[in-house]
Amino acid sequence: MKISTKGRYGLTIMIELAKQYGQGPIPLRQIAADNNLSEAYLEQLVSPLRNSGLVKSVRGAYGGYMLSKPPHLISSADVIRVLEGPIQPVEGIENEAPPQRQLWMDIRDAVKNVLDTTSLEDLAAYKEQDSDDGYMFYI
Amino acid sequence: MKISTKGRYGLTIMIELAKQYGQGPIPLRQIAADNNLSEAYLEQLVSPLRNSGLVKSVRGAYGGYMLSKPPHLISSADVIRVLEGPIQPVEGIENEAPPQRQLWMDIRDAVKNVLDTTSLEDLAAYKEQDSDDGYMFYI
DNA sequence: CATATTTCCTTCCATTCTACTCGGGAATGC
DNA sequence: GCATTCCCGAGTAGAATGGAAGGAAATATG
Repeated sequence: MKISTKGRYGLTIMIELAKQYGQGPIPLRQIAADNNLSEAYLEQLVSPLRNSGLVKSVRGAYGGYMLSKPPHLISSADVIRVLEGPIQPVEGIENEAPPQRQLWMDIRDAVKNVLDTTSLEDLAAYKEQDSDDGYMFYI
Repeated sequence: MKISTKGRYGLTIMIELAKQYGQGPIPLRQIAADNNLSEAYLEQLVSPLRNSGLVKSVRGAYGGYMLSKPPHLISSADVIRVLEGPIQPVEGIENEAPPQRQLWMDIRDAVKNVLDTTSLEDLAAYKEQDSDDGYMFYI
């Protein structure tokens, strides 16, 4: 029940591009350095993002990547789907027995709802606020 | 973002035990046969369920496994947690940048909510009902 | 007591996935 | 021309997945 570094780092890339939306192409080198990640690895992640049309690229010196549309029009679900595949807690959900099938579909819908309603704009503009469970990481 | 066969088959075991709750110990052989699963593999899954106290075992002929408490007192979250570890979409959520951290916590809470509110009794007594999205497995 | 059944426990194994690294080619700005 | 940057494919160590196998210990039944 995990999202791998593909989805995590990929989202990090997209948030960085959202923060600098409208400022021309951003090189991966900068994103990698700012977030202390491997540039070569990020290259592999940005490739499907470009193929899916979420980002555009400019080659050569002073090139880089940029979002292909405004941050409020890209949801975190869009990003996760490209990098992690369809949002679903189990493979072959249609082969599961009805009780389990319903459970997996409920989970899928709950996750989908969160991801669908969180845009890159939300993530880029995020300001921390008071919360009771800020310290509760394991449940 | 997947639940592995550990959690899936483990839940299947628990649902079978819930269906036959109060009827004495149920051998794994029967559960494996009924669900067309490998008995040797189920053995490995039921072991942590026993260690965690969710099921009790009776050895020897006419032995088997049974729930240690009524099905309505065991949630699917209890089962998944034992077999898949803590319910969380990413490892080390506390090290994530605040925007992502909030997103992962929202997903975690959404999943937790579904799993917490679905008991083994619910799953064992499940009757299919009309639903609009019964055919929508990929989203 | 003998035997069949069933849990219990450890070890092993093939395959796949993860999280990268590496090398080189092709654009592009200066 | 040269540095920069995207683009693309291959390779790789380690972990996880999904089991199989073997044998020991407990128990009901005859």
